[in-house]
Amino acid sequence: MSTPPRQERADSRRKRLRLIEAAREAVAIHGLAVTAAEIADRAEVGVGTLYRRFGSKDALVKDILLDAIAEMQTVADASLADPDPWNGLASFLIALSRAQSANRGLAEFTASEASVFSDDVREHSVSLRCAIQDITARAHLAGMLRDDVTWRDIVVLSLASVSAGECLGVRAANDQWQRTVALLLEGLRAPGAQPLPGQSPTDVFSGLA
Amino acid sequence: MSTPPRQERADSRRKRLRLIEAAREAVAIHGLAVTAAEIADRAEVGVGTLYRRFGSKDALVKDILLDAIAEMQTVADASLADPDPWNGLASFLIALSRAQSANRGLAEFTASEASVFSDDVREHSVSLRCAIQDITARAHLAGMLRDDVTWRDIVVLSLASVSAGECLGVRAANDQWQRTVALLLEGLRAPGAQPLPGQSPTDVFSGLA
DNA sequence: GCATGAACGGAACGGCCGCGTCCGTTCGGA
DNA sequence: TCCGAACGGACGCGGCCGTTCCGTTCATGC
Repeated sequence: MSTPPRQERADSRRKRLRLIEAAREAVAIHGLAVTAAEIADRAEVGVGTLYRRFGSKDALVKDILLDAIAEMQTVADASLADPDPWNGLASFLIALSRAQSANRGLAEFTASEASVFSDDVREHSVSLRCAIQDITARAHLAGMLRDDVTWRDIVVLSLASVSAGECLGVRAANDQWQRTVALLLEGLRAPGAQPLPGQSPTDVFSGLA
Repeated sequence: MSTPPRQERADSRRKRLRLIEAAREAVAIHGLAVTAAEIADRAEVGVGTLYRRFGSKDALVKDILLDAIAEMQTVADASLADPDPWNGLASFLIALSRAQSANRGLAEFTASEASVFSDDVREHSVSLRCAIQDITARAHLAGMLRDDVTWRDIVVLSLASVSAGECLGVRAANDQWQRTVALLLEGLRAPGAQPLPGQSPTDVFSGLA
């Protein structure tokens, strides 16, 4: 009586994996608003196959995004485990900037209001946010980070670095983000002769808040 | 025989000015891709009026953009006239970041490839570019700016600051760009214990190159 | 006032693009 | 060899945008 779970056909499995990989690339390049056709073409598959396997384009893209967030979580945890608080912060800022430079979808997630995402995305981002808060707090406690910089600043600065690379032709400016991050880190570490202008807003929400 | 140039009707003139002002606001908020309807609504005018007066949406937007570029030229010239080379550079970077934060269209122009613009836009941008080169060169000569930073870096950093503000709700993060610029300036002035990673690309083009 | 035509507004048109479906075809597995 | 699961991509639909067109309004000059 138990319907034997009838295992996935071989070609079907291959195309499913190809679709996931294609979606990963497509989201990285075009952002969260990739078209279904772009993904299917890249996987050398008809759009029908995409919809049969994933229900909707958004479902597939969401899967990809969740993966990317989980990956950043791993990086954040590693930075938190760094014995040197400053190194932990710096390496995280660098890693986040690199990841967002390489993955436009991730950058868009970080830059968007949390409210536009579904519950499970928000869940993941909450725990990532906590890790970032911890990384920042630890650097503060160790006296290695200007007092007037908050964890939200760190997130914003990672986005700033990304835009640096994105605005120019991707090919030529692959490493522009590294230059921006390097300059920012010098500024972050300095004791801060001048306090930062403006107030670090506490009521601002981003994909990470 | 000379057709007397029949002066502009009063209401017509009023609506023309309203359209220009509305376009300025709309481009600042929505960027160079504003829709004709957005501009017309903002001016409380029918779209027909826009087309009768300006021929096409793009013509109007281009006018607005040229204005914005000319304004930056003025600022650049002023910075160049500052007796202190460092002050000149810093004030220009701040002003450019402020202008781009307040005007999305201007930021898009800076971030785009020059080739997508018409000849007269390119002409304006060439002379602005020269001024920026001068500002940077002067700071270099005075030994007040890290050697490994180029004028293109300056342009890119202004964009980085902008993204900082843009990614969060405009309202709440009005001054985020100021924080980013302040941190960057600290990094720029420092003698640079560590040389910047990557190479400053010389073959990169932006709206300003 | 009144006549005139310049100026107006916005509905309508055509083109484009993206999502998701549907059905004739292909092909893996038994 | 046969069956039905899986495929692909043309197609229908809806939404958006630039631009045009024409019936209406109204500023202007007499």
